Amino acid sequence: MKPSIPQGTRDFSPEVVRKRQYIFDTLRSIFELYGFQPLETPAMENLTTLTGKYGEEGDRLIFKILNNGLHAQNDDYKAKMNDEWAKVLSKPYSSPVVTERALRYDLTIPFARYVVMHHHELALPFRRYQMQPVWRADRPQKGRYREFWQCDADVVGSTSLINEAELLCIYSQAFGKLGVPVAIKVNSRKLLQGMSEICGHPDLMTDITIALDKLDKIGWDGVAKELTARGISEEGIGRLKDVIAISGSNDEQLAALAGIMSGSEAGMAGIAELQHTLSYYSTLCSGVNADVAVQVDISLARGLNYYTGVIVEVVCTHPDVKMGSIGGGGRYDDLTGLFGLKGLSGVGVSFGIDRIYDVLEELNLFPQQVAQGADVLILNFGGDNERYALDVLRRCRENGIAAEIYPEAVKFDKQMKYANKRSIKYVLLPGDDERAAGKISVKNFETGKQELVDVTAAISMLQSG
RNA sequence: GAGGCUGUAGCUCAGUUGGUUAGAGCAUCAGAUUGUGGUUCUGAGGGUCGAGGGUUCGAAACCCUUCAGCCUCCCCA
Repeated sequence: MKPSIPQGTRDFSPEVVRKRQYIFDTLRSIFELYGFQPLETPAMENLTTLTGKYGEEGDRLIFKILNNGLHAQNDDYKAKMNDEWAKVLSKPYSSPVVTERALRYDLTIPFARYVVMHHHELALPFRRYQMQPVWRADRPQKGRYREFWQCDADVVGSTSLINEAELLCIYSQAFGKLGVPVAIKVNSRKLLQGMSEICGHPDLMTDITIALDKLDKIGWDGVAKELTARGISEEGIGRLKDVIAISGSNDEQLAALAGIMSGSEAGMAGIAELQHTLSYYSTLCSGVNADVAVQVDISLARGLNYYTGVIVEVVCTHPDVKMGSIGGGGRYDDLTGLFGLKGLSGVGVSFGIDRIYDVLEELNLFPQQVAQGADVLILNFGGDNERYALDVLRRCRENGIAAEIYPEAVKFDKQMKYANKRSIKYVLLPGDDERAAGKISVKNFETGKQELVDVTAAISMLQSG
């Protein structure tokens, strides 16, 4: 049998795991710095927790888990099962008899579920970060997997725009630390609502935003075509075009928008919340990473319909990198209302770490030492020398030196080749002569130089690098 | 959900209008080299040509079916 792994999943080899760990560690340190607390939730949730939260397309993409105990049942049960399968294949795409559980689809809904279940013991506002894999039965493509990791930071139980500003600050600091040149684009869902009002279709905000979101990809002509297809009037499209044409600094854009939006309550509220957010941000973030640009972008839409306030998206601005967004988020009023706890507002951001990895790789931004493992290999000469080698090995580890021994006393060049392949920095040779003298030969594998020294001296040498 | 491309050694791929026993590089193992790695050189092992059916004197190649993977659109991270 030929070994394989499921479509859209990946093995992570040692070097890759180390590099990914570097990203996780960087993000974690920043989340902690901003007072966020770690949270983990199960890989599987009850199916009813997830269905209906991501739209009809989303329901289709949820990985369902077959109930246990499907075998060893009587004939009546089997007949019933046959009927229930039909439900799985048609619209709700599920039946509790066949599937009651499903794999986590994102981190936000499980977080909302957690908050509702634990709100009596939580100190609100609750700030949490979460870095775990999620699963989608999507069709894999480049940079798109069926199992991928999300890193989210959310605040629930506060409507202050300070939270928005802090999350923007986390973005700029995180990408600053990773060395990725980015633009942070912000918009407000309320502003989008205002736009749909002034073009005469307040009920078609979703259609307008979906079309508008493609501005980068298909240009204004393409967007106009799609708007027409979605039932927007000629006049409405004309007004939208005027809005889109607004340019300049954030202040200039918002001022110009205020002129156009004066008739829309929602629009004016959106402008105000962006102004306040940016103002908090400039205070919080000045000096931290001031050169990361936060830009108001009126065409920014973002798919998920549960966003209600400020929305944000991060893109890499390096000219050589062609990559979609590497992070995004926004405010969602009443997310926990879905689970019966009304009136809790949340705001959060997400890091697309698989894509961030690709960007770091492409721009060669991983620090050199990240991918390396053990520094020292002790060769095995067998017999009494093996004991001597183990003794040296123990002393290395006691002194904090990452070391390993070649466990077989095989031919010399084989052990050397192993060291070479593993990119080991130092090889220790505990042979007859060394043991007799109570010393050890230390070979630097980068320079090829070798010297015979006392074990103690060798250890302090290795400790200093 | 719609469309396109590709399946040949562990990996990356050649393989001519259909024609003897299907090749190369890398990797592996052995040797040159029993205390010195990266570079060489020599040799060896390794294949149901994705699967099933069809056309043909003859199929890795052509046709059909099917499975798998990759990519684009949709949507998303």
